[in-house]
Order: sequence, then structure tokens, then C-alpha cells
Amino acid sequence: MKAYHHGDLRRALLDAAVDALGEAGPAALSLRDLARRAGVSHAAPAHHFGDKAGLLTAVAIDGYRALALALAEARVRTGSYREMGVAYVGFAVGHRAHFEVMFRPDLHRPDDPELRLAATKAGNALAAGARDLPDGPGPAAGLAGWSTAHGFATLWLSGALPRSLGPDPIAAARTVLGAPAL
Amino acid sequence: MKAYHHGDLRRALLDAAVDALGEAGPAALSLRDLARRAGVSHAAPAHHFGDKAGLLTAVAIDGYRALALALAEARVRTGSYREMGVAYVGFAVGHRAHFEVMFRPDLHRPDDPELRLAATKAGNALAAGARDLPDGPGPAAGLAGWSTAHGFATLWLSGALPRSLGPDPIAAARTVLGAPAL
DNA sequence: TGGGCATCTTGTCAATGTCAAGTTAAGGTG
DNA sequence: CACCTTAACTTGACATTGACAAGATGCCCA
Repeated sequence: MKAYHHGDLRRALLDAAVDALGEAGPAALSLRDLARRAGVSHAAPAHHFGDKAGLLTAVAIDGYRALALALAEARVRTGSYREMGVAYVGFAVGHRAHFEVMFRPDLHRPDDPELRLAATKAGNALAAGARDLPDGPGPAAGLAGWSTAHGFATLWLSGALPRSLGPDPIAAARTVLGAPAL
Repeated sequence: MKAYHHGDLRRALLDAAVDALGEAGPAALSLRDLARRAGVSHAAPAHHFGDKAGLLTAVAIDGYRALALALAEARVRTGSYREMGVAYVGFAVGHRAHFEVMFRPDLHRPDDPELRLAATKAGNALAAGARDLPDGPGPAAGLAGWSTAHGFATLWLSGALPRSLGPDPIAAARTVLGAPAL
């Protein structure tokens, strides 16, 4: 056994947090439960993250980095802003735990520098795709696309969308994101 | 003093909940704090709502009813689905506490019958507006509009949108919702 | 080899959600 | 008007949690 010095307790706690968030949502997350899952004492998480908000800030940072990668990948793969929106939905559904923490400022530290940087980079990845749009419309079109993808993702996750869309969020997103504007 | 029998403790607790949610978000909501605000004992809320999820379910029900009213009002006033989207954003910003609970199934009881009914009615109000759209596109257009309005509202509330949109969410929403589709 | 320091533990405290049991008053029935 | 059923609220308790303080452990480097 390793007793003291876990090896990479920080990573283990983050992984446990993602698991726990996926099982019961952010409201039910407990630092002590994460410690139990990682096999350490109840106060160990505080050493690495300070407090609960610190841990969730780290989760959000991981999330923004993964989102930026997913968006950039979709852009080089398809060259389509709409498909970047589909990828955005795919990230939200596939990394629900991260996604739910990222856009909830009351759960983390919104002004953490590292968080701000990661969020900005993800925003830049999106904005780069928006510039590929068939030119003409102003910068509002990029925000409209972001809003649509983000709204579809959160509505899907909250279970508010009608079942007629079918079970596959990616296919449903491709349908809805292709619909004409308001 | 009224000692026992508050008069309308249920309503007082719901009002206190909306205040508290507006001040610190759902994560910091405490039933005991609500009881203190209403001047009753710490276990009084449980009698009216069962538990925390029950109270938040009641908040969500109030929210869906108010949203349905706001959407119907916007429809008769403007006849425009786009302006219903603007009203949707206005509701989210003006009733942030309700809005944040409504779309968070882990905070309330998603299968509560009264909740389902209220949510369905609000959905019908939106769907009615979608039928006014310049025909041609399928039913996906209604969902796209909903997604855009919902996404803009949640992004605005989370502070993720760029400051270049200005301080007025209604004006910003009118700009973004009018942008062309993806 | 030995000291410094990050890492983790143990112990504790106030606060919270929830349950059980008791207390008070309001409203209907005789 | 007396009675009593029942809803509304209180009191008390318990396990759990986040956070803090102080101590224990072992790795790394001088």
C-alpha cells in the first residue's frame, strides 16, 4: 500500500468527482465522499483544492480545455460552424459532469485566472469557426449559433425536449441546428 | 404575534426562497435559513413541502406558470415568435431564481404531476407561437428558436457572453435572435 | 545524514436535512 | 357551548457535511 503519498491524488479526486457528478449531479457532491472513493482521509481534498469551489474550478478548467479541443477538431474535420455546434452538443452530452459545472458560476470561482484562460481559449475556438460563416451577417450570427447549440445541449440534458426527437442527441442536434433562424 | 398559524406560511417560505436564491444561488439555499426569514422554527418548511426538493418543485411550478403567461402575453402583443424568444430571455433575467430551478431536474422532482402540467402548458404556449412562423420549414424551426432563446438566457445568466453586447439583456437578445441561422 | 517541506491524517466545530414526538389552535359536530 | 379530530407548527435529536487546526509521515536535496 501507499499509505501516505497517494501518487496522484489530485487526479484521482478529479476523476472521482466526475464519476460522482455523473451519478447524482452537482447538488449531491460531497468532498468526503470523494475522499472515500479515493481511499484517503476526509480532509485530504482540502489540501489539493482548498475547498469545494476550488475542486469544481479544477473540474471546469478540465472541461474548457476538452471543449476547446473538441471544437478545434470539429473545425478542421468539417470546416462547418454548424458541425461545430453539433460537436458542442456532443461534448455536453458526453462530458455532462464537466459541462454542468462549467456554466454554473455559483459552484466554482469564476475569476480564477486559469479558469478564465481556459474559457477564453474555448471561446476563441468557437469564434474562429464563426468567421468561416458565409459572410454578410454581423458578429451576432456567431453568438446566435453558440446560443442555439448551448440551449439545445442544456435543454437536452435537463430532459425538457420532446421525445419525438429520438434517442440520439447528435442526430437531433444536426436536425435542429440546421433549421432556419427566427 | 401570531405564534402558531402563520397565516400563509407556504407563500412566505416560497417568497423567502426566491429572495435567497437570488442572493446566493441554489447551491447555498438552506431550509433553516428560509425558516429564520419567515420567523418560524427550523422544521416548519418540512410540513408544507416535505423536503428541499419539494420546496424547489413548488418554486419551479410557480416559474412555469409565470413563463406561460409571459409567453402568451408576448404572442398576443406582437404576434412574433422572435419576440416571444425575447420575452423568454426577459423572463429568465427577470425571474432568475425561478428559471434556474426550473431546468435543473436534480434540484426538484421532475415527475411531479403538477410540475409536469405547468411545464407542458408553458411548452404549449411556445409551440403555439412557433406555428405562426412563416411556413415552410418543419417543426425543427420551433425547437431551434427555443434553443436559441434558452441558450442565450443561460449564457447571459452565467456571465459567459462578451461584454460587447452591452448591459441590457433585452436589447442584446433582440439583436442575437434576429441573426441568420447556422 | 539530517533538516525542510509537501502530503496526508486525526480531531473538532458549527451548520444542515430529515425524522420522531409533542404542543397548539381552528373548525366542524353533537 | 363542549368536544374532538386534525392541520399547523415546535422541540429535540441524529447523521452528514464543509472547514479549520494541529499533528504525523516520508520524500528530496543540501
